[in-house]
Order: sequence, then structure tokens, then C-alpha cells
Amino acid sequence: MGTTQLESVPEPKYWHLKTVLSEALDSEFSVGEILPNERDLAARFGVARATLRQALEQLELEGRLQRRRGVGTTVAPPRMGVAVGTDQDAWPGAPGDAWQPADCTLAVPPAAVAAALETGAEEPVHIVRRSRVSHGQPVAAELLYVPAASVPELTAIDAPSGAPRVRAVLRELHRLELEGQDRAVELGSARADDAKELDRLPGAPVLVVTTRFLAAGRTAALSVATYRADTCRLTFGDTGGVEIHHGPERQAS
Amino acid sequence: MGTTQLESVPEPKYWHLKTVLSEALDSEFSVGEILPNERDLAARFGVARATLRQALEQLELEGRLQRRRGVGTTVAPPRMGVAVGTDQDAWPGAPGDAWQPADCTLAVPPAAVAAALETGAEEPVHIVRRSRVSHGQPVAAELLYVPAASVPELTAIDAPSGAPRVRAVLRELHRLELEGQDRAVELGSARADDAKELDRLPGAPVLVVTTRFLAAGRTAALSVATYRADTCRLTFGDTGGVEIHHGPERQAS
DNA sequence: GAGTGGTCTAGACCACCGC
DNA sequence: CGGTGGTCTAGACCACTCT
Repeated sequence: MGTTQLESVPEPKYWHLKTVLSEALDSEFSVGEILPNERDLAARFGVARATLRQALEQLELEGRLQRRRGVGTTVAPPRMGVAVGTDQDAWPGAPGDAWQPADCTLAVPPAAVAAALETGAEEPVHIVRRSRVSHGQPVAAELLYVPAASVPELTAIDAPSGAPRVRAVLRELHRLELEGQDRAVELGSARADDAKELDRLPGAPVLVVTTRFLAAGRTAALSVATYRADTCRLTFGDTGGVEIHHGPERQAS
Repeated sequence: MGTTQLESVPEPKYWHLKTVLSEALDSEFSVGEILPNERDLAARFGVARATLRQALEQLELEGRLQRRRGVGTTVAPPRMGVAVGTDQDAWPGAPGDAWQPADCTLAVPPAAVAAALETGAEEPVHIVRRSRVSHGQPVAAELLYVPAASVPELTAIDAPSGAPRVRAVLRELHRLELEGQDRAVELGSARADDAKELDRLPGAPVLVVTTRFLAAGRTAALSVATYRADTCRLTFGDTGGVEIHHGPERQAS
């Protein structure tokens, strides 16, 4: 990665810098390799550290880099494909899904969620927390809102707490027959609790997948799942999802 | 989910600022209203402009604000739902889809695209440009790669150029019977040309939807569509997509 | 303790928009 | 032209991780 001239600016410095770095990543670095630190890089390119950081932020957003405080900046592997809306991620509680139960509480949901569930604004619902791991890394955190009406057999004292209680709720929920589902994907930023679970800093970019499960003519449950946008490529549909990446990426020894 | 709590660890200023601003947007501003300029806002909150901007950037990423150089910062309307993978966005060229033809060239695609298409690395393909408009705003720009093998009847001199040529390619393509499709969604940043088409600055966050169309046992076409991440919520599935937003948003007169 | 990325400051100039 | 957001600088200190 030789020192390069950035001259006579038709385009912003950080943009040009990003291009130069991107090409250097393809040709001179291996996956997992550690880059020089930000102060050195900035000096090498003759820019202020803030400008260099702007370029690094973009590359991290695109999944090319991974930065960790106290450690350094490393070359990220290609994004992993994560299946959404297939066997691994269908009617919650189905056997063989990719989600791990965390805990479950009974509380009043945010107003917008209550509206989507068609429950009363002050009516408490079961709030299930689950997490999803893929290739040994946490990729998503989920809040699953289940109205009491969807699990009528469940009494408050039925299950203790934590994972067993999650399983009890899902077991009851799964007695309903799934009739259909709506799904939406949008960009968001990680709340503090999700960030912690995803091993990222608060505000990190996430893909928010909102799914409404329909059964018995009603909204039986609502899932709000936040996926790490830097490491995940969400795949839909029949067979597995397309993989498009940039250039020759090598593996670190 | 109220988090008004004493902190054992200090919260970054920009994060706190974002929360304050977010609440102010819900309670004191209407959609379309113009915020005070960045210098005034920074002074009002007693922070440097760069810090204030960090908070605004997050809010823009979440679709709460819209900023335009030379104009100002305005309160954004709720994200619009954009259907993906339904009648409006299925087999390209199907009647009644939501895409408008732009132009078409014959060129060698990027190596990664050639690999997905299973064509030779140096083999030129038809590259169709289309754009998608919703609610009067441009929401997506697409590059559709069509191998020559998928449109065998098309000769080079068949159609002149521009939109008519796009239609000719799609008409030929549509003679194949669609057998299935793979789809993937990931976060990206807008390239210079896409940014221009989407009326954003280069590097703006986008949702990249990659779709592989399967017909005759092959990959008949590959679509790479970049959607504005700030204004769009991609909806999938049966009926229309869930709408979850933050709080009481009012309409500007 | 040394070294990393994360936050923050107080300035400056530039590119764009509307009047 | 004046006002807006966008870029850039050269510092400083903090939070974290590793050794």
C-alpha cells in the first residue's frame, strides 16, 4: 500500500481514500489481517485522522473492515448469508429453527407494536427474547411479541423464567396453525441492549426485519429481529441467495 | 422500554443528543418542518458542530431526518413501504411492474457478476439500467445483467438505443419461463452514478437487493437493485408488510 | 502501561441552493 | 449574495484490550 498522491479534488478526499484503500484490500491484504493503526495510516496518506476515519467507516459499513476498540482494524471476511423466512426462521417455535431462547417477560409493548398486534394500548403481552448465532458469531437479536390471546393455555405460574419459559410460550404458540406472514426489512441503528448482544457499539448499523405472523385470522405474533448489517447478507427465497463480492480475497494463514 | 437511568458508565454526548432530538421530533415538530441550522443547534446544546452532526447523521440513517446541502434539515415522513418480489417486481419485463427503462448497453460485467451468471469472464452481456419511482420519488436504481444466451433472438442492430432497446431486451427475456429466484439483501453505499439517480450524495446508505432469476435450468438474468435506505422499507411476502414507527408524527400544513 | 479505536473540540474553507 | 450542509484540520482526552 504505497503512499499515494491525492491531488486536485474533483471528489472528496475521504472518497478517493476509500477507493485507494478498497483496492489495497483486494490486492495486498488477506482476510483477518491487521491494518496499520489509524494515526499511522492518516500520516501515510497525508490527511487528518478524522478524514481517514471517514473512509474507514464507509468500508466498515460495506462489510470490508472490522474495527474493535483496543484491538485494531482487520480485514473482514465476505458477509455470511443468513436465511430469512425458511425452515430455519419460520413459525417461531418450529423444531429446527436457528434461534436460541434467552428470556421472556410479560409487559406492555411500545404503542406502535400494540397497534400492529391489534391489542389494547395498555394490554401486556409476552415479550420473548431470542438470539441467533451463525458460524459461531452472534448475528441477530429478536424481540418476539406474543399477545396473551395467542397462548390462552399459558398461565402466569406455568413456567419459571428464562429459557424454559420461552419454550413454554413457543410451545403454546405453535398450537396455532400459521396462515401467512408479512415481512419488512429496513435500516436501523442498534439500541444499547441489542448492541451488547451483537457485540457491537450502540448505534451500529443493523438490518431490522419485522415479521407479522398471521393465524386464526389475527396477528398471532410480531417479531422484530435486528441483524448485524456489517457481517450479514439476508437471503430469501427458494434456494440460497446470490453471492456477489468485490475482488480477489485471500485467506490469512 | 423507558431508559431514564443513572449511568455507571458515561453515555457519549452524541448518543444522548440523539435521544433528546428524537424525542423533540416526536413532540415538537411536524413532518416536513425545517430544523434550526447546525451551527445554531450545536450552540443551543453546548456542543461542537461535529458532535451535533454525529447525532443528526444517526437520525438521518434511521429515516427520521432529511438533510440537503444548501437547503437545510427537515423532518422526514415515515418510510414508504416498497414491495419486493411481488407482481410489481417479479420477472423483469412482466407487464405492470414498477420499473422504468433507462438504457441498455452490451459490455463485459464485473468478474463477480460473470461468476454468478456462469458466463465467461470476458463475455459481454446486456446491461439494462432501470429506475423505480414510488410516491413521486426515486427509490431505486437497478442494473440488470442479461447474458446473450437468454435473449438469443436479439440481434445487435435490433433496437436503436435507450428505453426502446431496454424494452426489446425485456420482451425477449420474457419469452423464457421463470422457474425460481434467489434473493439477497445487504447494506451498501451508493456508487457515484446510483447516488445521482437517487438524488443523494455518493456514499449514502443503500439497501442492495440482488436477485438471480432462474429459467431453463440456468441463471437467466441477475438484478442488482440499490434502494435508498433512508426513505425505504422493503416489504416481502403475502399481503403488504408491517409498519412500525416511533411515535406521534404529525403532518405539516 | 502501552497501544488501539471512540469521542470531542474550535476552528476553517468549500459546494450548493434560493433569493 | 447570504445561508445551508459537506469536508477537513490538528490537536486533546477517554474507554478499552492486551501483555
